[in-house]
Amino acid sequence: MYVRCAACPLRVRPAFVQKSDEEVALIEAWKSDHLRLPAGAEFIRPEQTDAELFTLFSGWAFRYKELIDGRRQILNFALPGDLIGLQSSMFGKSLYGAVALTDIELCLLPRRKLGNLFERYPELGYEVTWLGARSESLVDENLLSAGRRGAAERIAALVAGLYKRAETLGLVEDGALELPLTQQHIADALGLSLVHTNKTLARLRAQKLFSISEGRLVVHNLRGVSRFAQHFEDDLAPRPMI
Amino acid sequence: MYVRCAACPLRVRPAFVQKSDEEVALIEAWKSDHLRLPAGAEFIRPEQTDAELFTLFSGWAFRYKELIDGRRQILNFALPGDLIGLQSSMFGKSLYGAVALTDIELCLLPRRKLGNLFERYPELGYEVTWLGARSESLVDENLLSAGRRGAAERIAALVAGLYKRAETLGLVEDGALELPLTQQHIADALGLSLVHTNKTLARLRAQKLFSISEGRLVVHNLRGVSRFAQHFEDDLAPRPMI
DNA sequence: CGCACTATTGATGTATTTCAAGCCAAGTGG
DNA sequence: CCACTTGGCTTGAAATACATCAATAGTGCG
Repeated sequence: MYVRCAACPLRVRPAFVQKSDEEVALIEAWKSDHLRLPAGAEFIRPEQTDAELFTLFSGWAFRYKELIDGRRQILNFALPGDLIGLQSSMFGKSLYGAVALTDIELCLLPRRKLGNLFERYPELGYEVTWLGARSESLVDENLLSAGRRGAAERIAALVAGLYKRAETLGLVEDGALELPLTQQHIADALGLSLVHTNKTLARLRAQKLFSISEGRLVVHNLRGVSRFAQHFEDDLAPRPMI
Repeated sequence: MYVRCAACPLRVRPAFVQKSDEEVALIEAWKSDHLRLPAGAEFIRPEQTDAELFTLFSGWAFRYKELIDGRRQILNFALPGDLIGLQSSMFGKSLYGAVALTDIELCLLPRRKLGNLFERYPELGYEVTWLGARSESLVDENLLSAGRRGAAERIAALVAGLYKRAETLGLVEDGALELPLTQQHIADALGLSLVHTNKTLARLRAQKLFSISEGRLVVHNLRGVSRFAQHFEDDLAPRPMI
């Protein structure tokens, strides 16, 4: 069940910069494995010294940090095409963990080849940097939420952001998408308690801008959600995929 | 008053990877200007399409985002040696603003040469990526604070983080350093109100772990601060400087 | 059946915001 | 030199958003 980059069904989507056969071959040479992990699997652990670099091929995942007393903060969610583990690869020690939300497939990009890659294929190095910068932009936005938005606005901003990203990837059908998040995940991503998240979700559901239930997100009025959340950033696309 | 990289007093500090004359010459070729800006100057504006890439040479600065109704979130503080503007340079549009906290000096690294740089000097490209990853790690930590730490813990975590960074740079003398932040900046960085920040600072001052007053931060007990804040990350050093 | 996980709801407590006011030092224009 | 403003810091009181505690219910699963 190995997926060859030359036959990758993901990279041909319009969300991504289309690459020449030559470039794809370079990436394929870098890719050393194609992993399948079950939901819940932690593929980067905090403090891990040999964490690898991955491209999420299918499914959802998240990065998180936690305090020693157990409080957990989800830093950002990753969707197919996202690069995970760049910090960990470069620093030689991971400052965060990464966990699969669904069953996932990962393309393994051995970090020991990362330096070499920059040497040999600078264009790819540039794209790695681009993806790293994009990852930071997601965290920036989440920090704005946690720091300055109220609970309902935070949830709306999360919905708007995820919806826009899913749409770019073609995961939206009839204004709806699979959302493999429990309310606990939402709470952990937004810096809220589980109970307050639940109550705020109920209130938002009553407003009919969107609703989350049974693992699905239905957005009835994206404009309304965006306005309420003051979330106006479009997803960055087309973007490189490695 | 142009500062040549070959004579750069900053890069020779132990915080930074020491470079060969050849490498320094490459950076010097990239650097196109040396700017001096007064405190308060905004050198990257949100939405700006032609923002440049900078290395902060002297002084302090910060990146921020804001909501249209005026609520502002400081994303991270930048100290000498930090790279600012990588996202903006790569995306062709800035998703944040950057402002000088003190009078500052900036090394201007023209972004139009960035792609070329990766081609010609992959080692430098790698270091740019490294610095981008480090920048994300700072935001990650701030998100953990805003999402999961209480007000006093947030302030302590900010103090611990800034102190450790300043120490790495040799800015600490007798446990104290110049801290050019108003309480409003601290509030904006931590997602707190000004009033609550002020009261929490007073309470922390009474605990004598550290104190902030008259533009100086004095840390009496770094261990105690770190333990209270549950902040255990050391500053990443030595690190590249470009 | 019992267990684990998720969603839900009410009651209560607390952290934080907002409002309002005053103080001090530094700068500015008369 | 004074009146006046401005920015930063401080404090008390009231309001509110959010957290915590506690209990229930549905679902899938061994």
